[in-house]
Amino acid sequence: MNIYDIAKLAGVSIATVSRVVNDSPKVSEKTKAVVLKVMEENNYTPNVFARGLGLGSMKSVGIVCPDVADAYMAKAVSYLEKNLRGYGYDCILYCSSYDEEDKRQAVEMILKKQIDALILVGSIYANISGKTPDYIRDIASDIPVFLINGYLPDPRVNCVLADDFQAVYDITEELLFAEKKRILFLSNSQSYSARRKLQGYLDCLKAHGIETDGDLVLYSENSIYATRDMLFRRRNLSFDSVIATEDGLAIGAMKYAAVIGMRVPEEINVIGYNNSELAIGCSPELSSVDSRVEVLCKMAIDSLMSLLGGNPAPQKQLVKCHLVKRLTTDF
Amino acid sequence: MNIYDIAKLAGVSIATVSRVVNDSPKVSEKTKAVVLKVMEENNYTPNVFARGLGLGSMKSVGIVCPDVADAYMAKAVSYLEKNLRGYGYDCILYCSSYDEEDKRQAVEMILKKQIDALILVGSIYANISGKTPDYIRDIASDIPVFLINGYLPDPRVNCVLADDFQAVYDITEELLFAEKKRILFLSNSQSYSARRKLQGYLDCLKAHGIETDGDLVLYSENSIYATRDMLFRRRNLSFDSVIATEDGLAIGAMKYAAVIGMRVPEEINVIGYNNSELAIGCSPELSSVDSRVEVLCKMAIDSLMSLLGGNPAPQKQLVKCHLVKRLTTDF
DNA sequence: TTGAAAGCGGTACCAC
DNA sequence: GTGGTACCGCTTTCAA
Repeated sequence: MNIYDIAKLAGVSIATVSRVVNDSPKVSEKTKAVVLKVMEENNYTPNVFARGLGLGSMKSVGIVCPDVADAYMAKAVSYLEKNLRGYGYDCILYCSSYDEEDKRQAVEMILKKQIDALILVGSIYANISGKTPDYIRDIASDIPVFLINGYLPDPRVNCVLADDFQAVYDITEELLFAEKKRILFLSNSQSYSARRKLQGYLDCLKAHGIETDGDLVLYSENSIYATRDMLFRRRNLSFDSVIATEDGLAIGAMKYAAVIGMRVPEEINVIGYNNSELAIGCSPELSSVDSRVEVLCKMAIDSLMSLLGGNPAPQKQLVKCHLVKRLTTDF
Repeated sequence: MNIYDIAKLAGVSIATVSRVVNDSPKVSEKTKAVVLKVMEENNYTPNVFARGLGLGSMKSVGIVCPDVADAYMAKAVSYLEKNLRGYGYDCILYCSSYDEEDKRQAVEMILKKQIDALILVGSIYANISGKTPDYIRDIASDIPVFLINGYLPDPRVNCVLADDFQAVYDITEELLFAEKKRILFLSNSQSYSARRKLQGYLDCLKAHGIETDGDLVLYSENSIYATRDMLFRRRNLSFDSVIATEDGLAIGAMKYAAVIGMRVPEEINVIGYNNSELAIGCSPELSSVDSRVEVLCKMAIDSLMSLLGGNPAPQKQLVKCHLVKRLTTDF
């Protein structure tokens, strides 16, 4: 059942049917009603490909993230999908993995799908160089590109990010006020976000005239056991508090504390990041920074819709984080 | 830059260009090389819409799940996406929510996108009636439909599911052997999977001649705090072990135990489901059933590719679960 | 307000 | 092997 069939049955031309489908104002109410009725009766759905061909768009946006199995990204994708659909946009999902070359490929692949916009989830797309990767720059000159929780200098890539620097700065300061002398900083990546967090830690120590001990900045993959074991391998390292860039890392640290018989929070304070379900599943429950993904995603969608509507939108937006305190920072 | 431009530059017809693009065998190596070179130089990409129009397919599969923010579904979607892409298929994602009407709408919407196949993630699509919903039946007569971890009787809907019945039956039996007298069954839904789990529990008790106490079958949303609080509201209920259909519920039970001062596993044993990160984040670490999502997804993809290749595939496939024992069942 | 017809960018059948 | 051409189903301009 195509537009010709409907036109024939309704006794009008395909142009008129098209107008009705697209809700054009210049169709008389009468003919509109007739066409609508015929469409209804025959359960007609316009062919999306033909539509795409004519319009040059299928109303879809590409979402690329390293891995949806990660809770943070899953939350972001969930929110984005739900709301984009509300605006009539489909979501094509690509999980790119964390590998540099795979990331480039994913973006290049998805670009070929004639998406109306691209949303990159995760600051991993802002690599260590601080420069905008060429593959992102290329696509940004064609369609709106958004980066969720990352910063890329190119003005055409719209960035929405959490103020991770300030969040960690504040936490560090709070620990210092609580007389903590050796704060361990646990991170799992070199992403933009992770680097900002580290900077917050370093700057705060500096501001308080405290010399940074390089041993207190450690990396591990975001896995509870891996983190615990990594710490155990360095068990001669002493620390009285932990700031982790992911809840998984923080809990790994708590497991380690349990292994060596240190009590949390009495002897070691721990702070995680993302305020995931993990943070309330453990005991004692973990204080964790709420990085407010939904807010970031909402801002991105608002800006995107503004852009697609032909209006300007803020290019770089910063959102304040919020530390949710629980028992691991009970001091 | 379209196929006409390439044809002109290469000095051939569009038919030949099309053949090269589609890797047809009947093109001489020489002309093929010329065309390929021109395409390369101009960075030519065939228009997906035109291609879709001609072929009636854009090589995409629809993935519908209630909510990707859920760890189980996120894992499934992640696996499906990665592997479908390996076969050259795009994924269009729809999060339908758990609402019956929303589910129907999501499926109807996605059908219009001319997807080549539909994958439903989560046994929530197999509703309590046990019958195949009409909207699923309709689409199943057009394209391959897969249900991950659910059972629908219609032979055209391909089901891949975990043997949740047996898993819970076995666990229940094990608890009985450990002299547990009052096993609490905690569930969060009426999905097919949840019903099979309950059946495993009930049948096992029956097989051992134990009368079921209706009070010991409880429902709660899959949230740690909600579950804890629900149990606290019924704190006069006594039980010595818990089987939960989700890790979140299980941990809620552990939190409750902590509140009322019961020790796990000494006084209460707890078993969760899905073997998520939550299970190792808590302490003591939670024994949990590995429902083997990846295996289910792999089987679905294998069958799907078989079907799309014109070959038959098994319609209903059952996968054995595996209980991962940790400290909460240390008896 | 309506219709005719020219694209949109491919695929694939049919000749040669 | 290669080229010509009739679709695929819709949008949109131009006339009427």
